[in-house]
Amino acid sequence: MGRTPCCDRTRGLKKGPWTPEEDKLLVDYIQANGHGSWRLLPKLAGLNRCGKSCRLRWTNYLRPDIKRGPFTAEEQKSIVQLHAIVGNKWSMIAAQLPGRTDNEIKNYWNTHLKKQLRRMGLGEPPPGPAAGCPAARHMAQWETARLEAEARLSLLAASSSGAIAATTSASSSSTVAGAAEKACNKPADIFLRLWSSDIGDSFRRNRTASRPALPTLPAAPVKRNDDATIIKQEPLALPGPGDDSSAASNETEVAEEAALEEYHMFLDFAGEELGLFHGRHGGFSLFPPLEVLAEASLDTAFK
DNA sequence: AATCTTTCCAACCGCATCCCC
DNA sequence: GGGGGATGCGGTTGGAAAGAT
Repeated sequence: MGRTPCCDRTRGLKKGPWTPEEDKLLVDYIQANGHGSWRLLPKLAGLNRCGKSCRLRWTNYLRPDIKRGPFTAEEQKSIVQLHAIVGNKWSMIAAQLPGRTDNEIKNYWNTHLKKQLRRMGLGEPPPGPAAGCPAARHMAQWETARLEAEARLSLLAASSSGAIAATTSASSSSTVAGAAEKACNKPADIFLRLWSSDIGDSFRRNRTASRPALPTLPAAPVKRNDDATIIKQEPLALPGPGDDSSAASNETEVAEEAALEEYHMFLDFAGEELGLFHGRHGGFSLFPPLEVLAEASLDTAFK
C-alpha cells in the first residue's frame, strides 16, 4: 500500500526556483481567497506546481509577516537558548521568534550558529533539556535573577489573587497557575510565556520521562502556524467549592506542591542553562522592568 | 581574468502526525 | 477504530553568489 505522492511527477509539475510571475499568482490568489486546501490551490491559482511547493513558498518566503534581514543579537541568543531546551524543533523555536520561519532558523543554525559555537570551543551543544544542578560559576548571578523572577511571580500572583479570591484557600500553585495564565497572554514576560508554551511542555515531558508524571499548570492557548488556537494541556484539577474531603484536599495539596516544584525546576533550568536572567548585574534581561509588569498585571486584574 | 572552493539558502523529499469519513 | 488524504516538520540537496588562488 504505497502512499500517494504529494506531487504527481508524471504530470510534469514544475520544480525549482519560483519566478516573480508565479509568486504574484500565488500571493494574489491567497490574498483574495485564503489558501484553503493546499492540494487544490495550484490548480485554482493557475500554477503548475504541487500544493506542497506552494505552501512552502508561501510560509517561508511570501507571507507578509515575514521579517527579512539579518538576525539580531537578541534573536541569535534566543535561538541558542531555545535550541538547548528543545533541540532541533525548529518550528517550536520559530514560534518564539515572530516573523522568522523554521526553515530560516534551521539554515541559520546550520550555517552560522553551529560553527560559531564550535569555534568558541563549545562544540555541538547537546540538544534537549540539559540536566544537572546550577553550575557554581553562575550561582550568585542566578540567585539574584531568581529572586527577581520570584518577585515578579509574587507580584503577578498578588494582582491575580483578586480574581482568584473566590477560591479562598488559593494555594501557591494555583496562584502561580493563574499568574502564568495571565502572563502568557502578555508577551511582556517571556519566562512565563515559555513555561506555558510548547517549550515548557517539552521540558515537562522530558523531565517526567524518567519518573512518575506530575500534574501540570494550566496551559495557555498556544498559537499554531495555521493560526488555530489550541489548548495543549488539561488544567490541573482542583477541588470544587463543595469538595471538602480531607483526603481529596490532601491529594490536591501534594499535587499542587509537585506542580510548584516542577515550575521551580524550570526556573532553575532556564536561569542556568538558558541564561534567561542576566539582569541587573549582567546588563541584560528578558524581563521588562518590574513597574511595567506590575502595571500590566494590575490592568488585567482589575479590568 | 579565469578557475576553483566555500558559503549560503531556497526548495525538495520523505516521514510523522493530524483529521475527517 | 482504522484507513486514507492533507498538512506539518526536519533533514538534505543543488545551485547561485561570494571569496580565494
